[in-house]
Amino acid sequence: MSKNGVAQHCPIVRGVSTLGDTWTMLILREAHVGVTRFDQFRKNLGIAPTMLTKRLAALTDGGLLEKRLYSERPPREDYVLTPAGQDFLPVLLLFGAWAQRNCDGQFARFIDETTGQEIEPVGVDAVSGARLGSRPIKVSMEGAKPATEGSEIHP
Amino acid sequence: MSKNGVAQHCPIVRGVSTLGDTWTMLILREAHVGVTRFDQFRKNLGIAPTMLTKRLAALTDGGLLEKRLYSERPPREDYVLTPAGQDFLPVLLLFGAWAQRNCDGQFARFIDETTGQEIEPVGVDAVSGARLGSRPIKVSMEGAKPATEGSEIHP
DNA sequence: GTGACTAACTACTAAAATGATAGTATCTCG
DNA sequence: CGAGATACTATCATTTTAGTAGTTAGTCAC
Repeated sequence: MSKNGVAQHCPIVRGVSTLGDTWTMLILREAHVGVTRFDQFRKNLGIAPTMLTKRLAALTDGGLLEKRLYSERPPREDYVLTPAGQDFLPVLLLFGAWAQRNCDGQFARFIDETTGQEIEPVGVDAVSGARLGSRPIKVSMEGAKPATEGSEIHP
Repeated sequence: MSKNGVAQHCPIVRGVSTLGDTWTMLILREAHVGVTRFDQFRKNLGIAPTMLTKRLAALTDGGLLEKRLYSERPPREDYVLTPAGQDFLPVLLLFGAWAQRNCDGQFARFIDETTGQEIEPVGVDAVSGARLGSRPIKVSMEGAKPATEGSEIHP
């Protein structure tokens, strides 16, 4: 897919190209919910084993999952989230929050187990504290080629 | 793809199933950067026109983009983000932030045009203010079938 | 009016990804 | 020994995607 100069250095493009695939994200969701085994992923998702093998391998390569020997006799391996994989949770939750706001239907809610209250996942800028989308943003390539000035994102 | 009882009511599943496709997300990125026209999407992304037509139609149907007549003579239409489409920006920014943290390479940065400072997109719970991922979360289906108790997400 | 040009698509075909199903390998347990 | 568990691999039909060319509808320069 990826052609030549498609915003070569944009982190969004990179992130989406790496993980922006339906099965990949659904697998990561399962992993966050505690699934670790091949057959459990397969049954929960109804995914073909060939696909699952391929996606798990990609996620393992990509450093989001790690194989772990969970039984010596018989030797069996499963898949656990690495820190990079855990770091993907906020993206999944924002995806869910978007659907809750913008799709029709009856949805489950996210509950904070510490407080028992419903959660409302939102994106903010950790530096200013401002809600993402409330201010204009520039995507800037500083340091590298000075020619490449960035695109702008206007809310 | 989508089978039967695959966490039928999980908003993450719904969101990912609806928009969790590489081209779809890249198109939305372009739209946020200001692209509105067919040929501009096509050239920027290097996407085949057939694919682009299909994805734009899906996004238009899904209520993320809207066709707009931008010229009467000759009659020409382009695509602009609806509020639901704009609401997807935080997801894209978190995707980018994930890649900045977890992928190798030189990346562009996000700059707040108001302050000139670099942005650090993160996910938080708007209710408690806690960083997403810092506390255990439960996905709960309340109100509907009482049998369906939710999965848990442990940080 | 004719020919060059723009812009949004559609048509067609080849290549690649996906889905469904069955089967293999290895080990345990009764 | 035979049945069951579990993590896959093999195979092939179907679907999706990619690449390229062409169509339609109009403007504009002459």
